[in-house]
Amino acid sequence: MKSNVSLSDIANALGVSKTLVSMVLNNKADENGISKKTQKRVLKFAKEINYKPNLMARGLRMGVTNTIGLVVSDIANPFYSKMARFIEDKLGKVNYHLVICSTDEDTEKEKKIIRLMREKQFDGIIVSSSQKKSDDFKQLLREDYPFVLIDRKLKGIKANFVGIDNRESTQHAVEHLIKTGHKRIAAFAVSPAYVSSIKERICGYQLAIQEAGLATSEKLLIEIHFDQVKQEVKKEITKLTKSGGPGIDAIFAINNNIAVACLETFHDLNINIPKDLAFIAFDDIDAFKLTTPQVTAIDQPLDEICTHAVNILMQEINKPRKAKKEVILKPVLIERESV
Amino acid sequence: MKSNVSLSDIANALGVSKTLVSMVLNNKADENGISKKTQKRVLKFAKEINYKPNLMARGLRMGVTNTIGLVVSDIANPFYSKMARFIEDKLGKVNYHLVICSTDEDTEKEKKIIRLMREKQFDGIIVSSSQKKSDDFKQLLREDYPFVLIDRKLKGIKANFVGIDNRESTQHAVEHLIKTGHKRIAAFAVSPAYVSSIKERICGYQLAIQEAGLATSEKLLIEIHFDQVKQEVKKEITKLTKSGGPGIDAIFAINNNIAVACLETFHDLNINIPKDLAFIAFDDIDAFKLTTPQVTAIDQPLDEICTHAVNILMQEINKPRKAKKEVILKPVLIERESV
DNA sequence: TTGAAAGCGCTAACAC
DNA sequence: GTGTTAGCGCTTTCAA
Repeated sequence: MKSNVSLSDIANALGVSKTLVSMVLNNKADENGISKKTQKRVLKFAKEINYKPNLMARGLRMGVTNTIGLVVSDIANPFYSKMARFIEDKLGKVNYHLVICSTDEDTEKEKKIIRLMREKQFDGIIVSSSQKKSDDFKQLLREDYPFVLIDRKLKGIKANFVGIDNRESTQHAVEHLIKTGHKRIAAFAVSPAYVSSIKERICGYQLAIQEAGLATSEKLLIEIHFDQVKQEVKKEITKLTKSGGPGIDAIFAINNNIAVACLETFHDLNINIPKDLAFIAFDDIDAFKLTTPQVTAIDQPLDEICTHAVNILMQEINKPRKAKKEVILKPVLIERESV
Repeated sequence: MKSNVSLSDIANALGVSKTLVSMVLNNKADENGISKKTQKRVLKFAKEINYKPNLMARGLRMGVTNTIGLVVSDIANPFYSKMARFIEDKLGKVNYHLVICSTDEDTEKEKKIIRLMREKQFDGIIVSSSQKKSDDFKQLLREDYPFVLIDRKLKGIKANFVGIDNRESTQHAVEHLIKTGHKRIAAFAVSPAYVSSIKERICGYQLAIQEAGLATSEKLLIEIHFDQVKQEVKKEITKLTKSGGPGIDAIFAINNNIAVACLETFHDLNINIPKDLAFIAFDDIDAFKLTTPQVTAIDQPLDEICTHAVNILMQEINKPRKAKKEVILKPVLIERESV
């Protein structure tokens, strides 16, 4: 790669100082009383030789990179890619770049990624964490490093967080199932089940069942392993629906991955929704409007979540405050045809 | 943010030089004959005070950022978010970060993004360009700046490119429609229609029609505006299918956005696929396995595309060569139930 | 075995 | 109006 022209190239060629050139190029010429003539000369020459400031050098000098990191489990998941897009847009407006990294729910990988982002001097990070313990983030807190947790809360730490009320919205969805006459409702959860969002949703499911006085059964709460969603879901649904099995009349899918696997299985097994089984999914994705029947789902306010996350992060970057913010938004149940 | 410990902090505290510390921390101690004892001392202390190298400073010094840019029209589009994931993974293995930016097909925005990536000293970029002209990329070529074009080819420029044979695969898909007895096949294209992938697909559609000796009609080739896909698709399908209208027996959707809009419209208008209309989509997305019927679609080898793109880019970065590479892959038609 | 010094490209404090 | 100098944190000769 051809080496670029630098400030001093311009300064030397024009017989002025780097300082002057820097001022002109950063629109600080007037306030420093640089003559219009000199300004013109500099500007013209800079354009001629196609000068591009080295933002890394500026960053080193000023201690900023104008880069934010986003850490999620999988950017190919539409839930996160939509978020990424919202965040990218909001950050773009304040001239920040976004680096996205996927962790595959691997806590070690996540730790490594965050360490790297710190070392690269990212100005802040937004993370949907898979960590079991909050130690790493406590360390960030101690270092006054700006970050905000989204989607998944961490225990035992007072940090910025933006997310939704998972328990209540799940409870509401399952109650909807109960109100429409369903009594044997299976829930498909996912590992790692220790992450707050999943845990809260499971809790919401159990609460709804209990409060309705329905029979609870461990057989109806199934945990699917993150790695092999498709196979396991199919196996479990087969087990649940075969004659002589536990017998169910509805399924609640804990996230969009699980829901997609359920829908594929319904197709494979010729299960008719909502006749054979009612179905509700957490997370609304485009595909749910395309299926027959369309899927009733809980829709998270992604745009709002991202707006809050970015705003909080920017505040944190500009004037760090000790007090941390926690924003809990309410998702809505979109009733379609699967119940 | 608390200022971090630097090399000289360690050096001062230990009464050694920055050079030595740098060597130890970069595993160059042995080849420079630093005593094991000193090495231990440095390592231990660095860990104690939680030293993190400032990669921006290192980058400035060494002229690299270990960052690659990915420029696409919309990262929320599953086609691109899947690509992003593949690229992220491949880059991660060689210790590079990925910055993703969406252009919304806005040529000016794209120019700005690329300029910024250059200024931030990204080591290279991968771009699916919306440009009409190749001037900006010619400039990059002149500067020996490493980049590879994906998905969309640019005219009049000899640059690295990785993509698929859009014309042939479209032709093949439309022939499939013809072979299965369809005679009045509408194609839904999208603006900007000047991008190579779209242009080639339109060409493939027209070729297939002509070679089969079918009647061509301008009314059957519809261009949907990028901004308002949903409304326009619905309007056009309504027009096309109403009694007294042109009458069609199949639809070819030129990308996944258009296809999704078509499917929603089929649902709204109660159009039965494949009884009323056969349907094929370009780009295979997860949702196409969830619909009833499942959608026959052209599947691009995303993983392969990304592997090539990253490999070429890495070669370019490590030892720039004048000769540029062009890789054209073949997608496959996945026959499902919509034809 | 180790260290001093230069310099990557930029900005900011302080002269003149 | 303009220039000098210092320094961000790091690596890399070259010298001792």
